[in-house]
Amino acid sequence: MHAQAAPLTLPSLREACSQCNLRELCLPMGLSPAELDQLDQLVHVRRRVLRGQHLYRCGDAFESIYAIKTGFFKTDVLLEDGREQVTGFQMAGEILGLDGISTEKHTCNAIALEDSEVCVIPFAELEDYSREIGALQHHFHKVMSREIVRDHGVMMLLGIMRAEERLAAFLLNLSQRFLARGYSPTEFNLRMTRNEIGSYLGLKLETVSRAFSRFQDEGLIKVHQKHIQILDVDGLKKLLSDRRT
Amino acid sequence: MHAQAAPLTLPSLREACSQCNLRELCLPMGLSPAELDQLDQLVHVRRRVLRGQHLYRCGDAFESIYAIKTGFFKTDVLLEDGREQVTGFQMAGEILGLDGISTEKHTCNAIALEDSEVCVIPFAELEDYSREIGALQHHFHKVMSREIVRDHGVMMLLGIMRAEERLAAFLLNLSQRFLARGYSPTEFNLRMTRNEIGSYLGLKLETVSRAFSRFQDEGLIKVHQKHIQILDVDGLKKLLSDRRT
DNA sequence: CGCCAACTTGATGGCTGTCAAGTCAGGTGG
DNA sequence: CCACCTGACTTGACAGCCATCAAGTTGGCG
Repeated sequence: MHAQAAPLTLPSLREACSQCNLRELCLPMGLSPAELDQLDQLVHVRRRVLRGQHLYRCGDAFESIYAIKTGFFKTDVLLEDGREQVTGFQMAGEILGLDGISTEKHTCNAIALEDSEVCVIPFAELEDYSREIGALQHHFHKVMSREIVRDHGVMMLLGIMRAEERLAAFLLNLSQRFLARGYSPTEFNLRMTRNEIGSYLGLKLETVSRAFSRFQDEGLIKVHQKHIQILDVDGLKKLLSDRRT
Repeated sequence: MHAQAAPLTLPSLREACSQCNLRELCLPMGLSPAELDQLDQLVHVRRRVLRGQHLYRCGDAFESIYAIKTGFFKTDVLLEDGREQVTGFQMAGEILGLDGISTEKHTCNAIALEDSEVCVIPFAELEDYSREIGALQHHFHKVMSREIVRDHGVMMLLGIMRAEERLAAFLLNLSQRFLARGYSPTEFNLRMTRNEIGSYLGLKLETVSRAFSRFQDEGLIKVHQKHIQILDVDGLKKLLSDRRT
């Protein structure tokens, strides 16, 4: 039994999907106004998760998926010996919990990296609605497929890229996702530690730190602790395509 | 324009899902007899793919997913510089093409490693049937989720395991999948080259070869070219849990 | 029989991990 | 308000695992 904030219905703070400014990134994407009203019936519980708390844990029964309303998460898998593989970082508008569908138990941990709020989407009900709303069904399939494609990208990172390429790809990916959410793509604060970045990229924290320093020396970025400023986007992109042979 | 075997309807060879001995591994799993009859309406085209041929290529328009009836495939992504990341090996009963849903274009290549046959499942129709048959919808979601979970496993391989651990995990995974299909879990032929194994595991072919030799020296397996015999399953498993700290 | 791709094995080198020391920033308590 | 403490980060020195390069072997196929 582990401490978790109990799910809370928040009628006063209620913000329907139809009003949500993330709806173009999240599950409601592409739905008609009438369909959006239906979706509002489905998503009626939100849950706060404070920094450091688990949204769910490996082994927990799977009942819902979660749409991030505000905040930032990581998902990870732990080995018996305590080592951690971070499988992803998720931000507002993205969906968490898809891993649990297959076995009806979650197969990874989801941990808030800052105080966050998620929309709880009971999965059985989502399937019910999906059978009625073709657009919702199709969009949900796209969300799952996108996760598979994203995972393939991570495999490429881990399988064939060198340390600096991995970090450049990581920064460019973050940059793009901040841009899509209306934030600056060139200046942002990292929510995760060097250790977590390293775990995601298959590197040790010292290697991450060294690569950051090297990028800074080369004038590609400015880095001060968690604050990142990208000075030369094209330079970073070049790191990905320029491979010495 | 690339050479591909044209999709063929094979009424003479027709084997309905309801009759298929793979149905407990594949999409029809858990359907009632009546629902199986419906599914038979959906899956009415099969396609032969000879060894070395592509089932689909990166960039191809996405229209269908594919259930492997016989044979063996790999999926990969190529970098501009020609380097390859193998993202998976697929065998009978497994589903190919899920990557294409998200962008309506395939994002990887699927290549037969031996002469194979697949059932073509038009995706739009699958979604239609899924809205009618709840069990089909749910099982399809499980299949996609399983792929996500599998990918997380590969990330762990690539992110935190050493060469010999990766290869041990790879062999045990193959062994398990052969067992599930009624083949010997301890003796089988690899369908892929050392180079392809290496690409999947983030290693060079020489490292794969050396690890095989080492396993043989230690009495864990017998290996002769593509023929593998597992002599000590527990020994291989121990390689995964025993991590020097 | 000869060719070629796949594979094995050895020698060497480099990238990244490991170990260690020191700096920095934020939070707490006196 | 400041000293202290702790976790996060940076940087250096060294080592090890795996990549690279190279040579030779095997097996399949025309």
